[in-house]
Amino acid sequence: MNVVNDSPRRRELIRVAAQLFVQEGFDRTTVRMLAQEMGIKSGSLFHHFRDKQEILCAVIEEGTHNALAIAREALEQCDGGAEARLHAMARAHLETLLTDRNAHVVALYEWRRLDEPSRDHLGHLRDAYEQLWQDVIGDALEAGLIRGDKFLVSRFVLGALNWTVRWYDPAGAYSPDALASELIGMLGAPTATTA
Amino acid sequence: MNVVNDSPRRRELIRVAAQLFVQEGFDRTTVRMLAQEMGIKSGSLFHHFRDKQEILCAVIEEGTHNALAIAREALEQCDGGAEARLHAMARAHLETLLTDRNAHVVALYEWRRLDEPSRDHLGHLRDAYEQLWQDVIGDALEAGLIRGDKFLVSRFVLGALNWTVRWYDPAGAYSPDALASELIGMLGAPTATTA
DNA sequence: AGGCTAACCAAGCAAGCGCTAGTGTAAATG
DNA sequence: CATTTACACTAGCGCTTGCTTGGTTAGCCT
Repeated sequence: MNVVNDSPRRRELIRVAAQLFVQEGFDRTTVRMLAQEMGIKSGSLFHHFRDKQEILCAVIEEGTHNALAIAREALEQCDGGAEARLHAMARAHLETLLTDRNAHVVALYEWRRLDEPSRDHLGHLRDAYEQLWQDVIGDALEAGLIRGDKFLVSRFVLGALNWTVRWYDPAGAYSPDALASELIGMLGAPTATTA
Repeated sequence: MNVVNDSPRRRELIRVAAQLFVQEGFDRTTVRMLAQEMGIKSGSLFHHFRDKQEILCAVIEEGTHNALAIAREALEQCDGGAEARLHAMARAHLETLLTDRNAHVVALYEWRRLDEPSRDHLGHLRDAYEQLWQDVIGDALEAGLIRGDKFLVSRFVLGALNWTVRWYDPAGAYSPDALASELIGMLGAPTATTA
């Protein structure tokens, strides 16, 4: 019953769990299914995780943590232009959908299955991410690039982007970069050019 | 075991089920919970529905059916202007979120729990609804009201609207009408006035 | 060699699950 | 009056669930 909080093995198990949660949904994924896919027996699972809940929490935490890191990095590697920053954020968002797709799908669809403490903890991570968006969109509004209420626009844009997990095919016609441009072009920006 | 397909009683049970599915999620909602909330015993439930799956299907069907009806009505009561039609659709969408909120949340979050036949059947209903959107957005593009690829814009807009179930408070500052105007105003429409 | 620990396994418990079988009853129908 | 229909009940079957228990292995450190 000795639970380790960080190990390569654990990270691997989280990856497997994320995929299974996407395929079957959290509730329908049994600990026996998880164990089998991990190549161990169901009892051994509880050496790595306190309970099933903790696996869900770990999956979402990794995804959100990565999204936040990528977004921050994208903003730092960006010149000061409001439009470039907007584009960088949208592109970063679509790129994490590529690298951490499973985790993000789980975060979107299984959030309600988290218990109170986990939801609280992960909520702060998510808030930090959404704050980045609000800042960037606030700048874009001041620059006259787009128009509308800051909070409403943020929510509309995040909605449009989060919805992409339903239909976006990375192997399709649009790269994350191109899709980000399309989105910004739609937003009534006077000049929509890729950075 | 005689299942009736339409009755006032059944309609009421579906309403109760929708609320419970939103609160707890489909998998976590047991037939015993459903029965208790409906004021009957769990065995009696299967007089009205063949199995638990059928309840989920009925909830989503009613919601989607209503959304489609309201959207069609909104378009018919609308003069021919592309912008007016766009506004009418957005407003209709937000209004069904008010009247059938539970059903729509279930449709968005529990879709994957449907079995193949149900998913196929309801898929057609949903496609019909999305087709309405694509037509209206296609017209708006031709009228020069917005710009971009027809399918991409449709998906972005539907994403932004569907995301509203996460944050939209009907008792808040924005009426469906006002929120629809805000969305269209964001889309770079040259003149955004309410119909 | 001896001890420690991370990783695993076999076996199974208590609880809860969807669903069924069979029955009761009051109103509608012939 | 006899029958059917609609709706509800009681009781419980057969199965699965998350998780626990008690013990085994392999590798590492001293």
